[in-house]
Amino acid sequence: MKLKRSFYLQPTLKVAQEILGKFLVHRIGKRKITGKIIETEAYVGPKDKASHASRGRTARTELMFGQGGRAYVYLIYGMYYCFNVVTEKKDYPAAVLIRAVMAENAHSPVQVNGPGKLCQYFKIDKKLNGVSLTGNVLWIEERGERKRGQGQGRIIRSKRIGIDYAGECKNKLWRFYLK
DNA sequence: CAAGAGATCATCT
DNA sequence: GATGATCTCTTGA
Repeated sequence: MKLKRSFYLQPTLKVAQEILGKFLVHRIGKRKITGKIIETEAYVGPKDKASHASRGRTARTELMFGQGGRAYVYLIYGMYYCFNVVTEKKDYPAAVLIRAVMAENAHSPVQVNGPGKLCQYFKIDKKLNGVSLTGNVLWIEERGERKRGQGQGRIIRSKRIGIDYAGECKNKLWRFYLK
């Protein structure tokens, strides 16, 4: 069950929480790489100093200003890629950073910690920047494993990470993860 | 176990 | 020319 575009047009903080427990899928030819999303961070609005979009609209951040439902991939510290999901409507800069997943290719699940490792595992690179998540290469899907009550109670809120330069904004509880 | 430095480049000033 | 939405390894207590 691939998520539809309308899912990504919801408020970013809601998307960041609801996306937990869903599965990220990257198709490469016949092979599929999948993993359960267990940690996210929200980057919302032009006033969020932690967001790339806070310094205005540029060639790089243009994607964040677009309509939700696309991938925003960029290189950080010269070595690692970060994978974001663009959310909300056109002209409002917002995105959800995927920080960690449970990989299920191995027999026993392996935790993939952090955006850098995540992108290595999923073979995500610059070429996927701007790819639509409603296409057939990279998408997020839901599986029938939500029984009842759905894991809302297992979601932990926390401060965001690695953004000390963002001043006041760094104290916002915009990071979400599953226990 | 906690803390710190290095690797390395696209993007912005 | 400076710097960051990171990770891993090394150092020191």
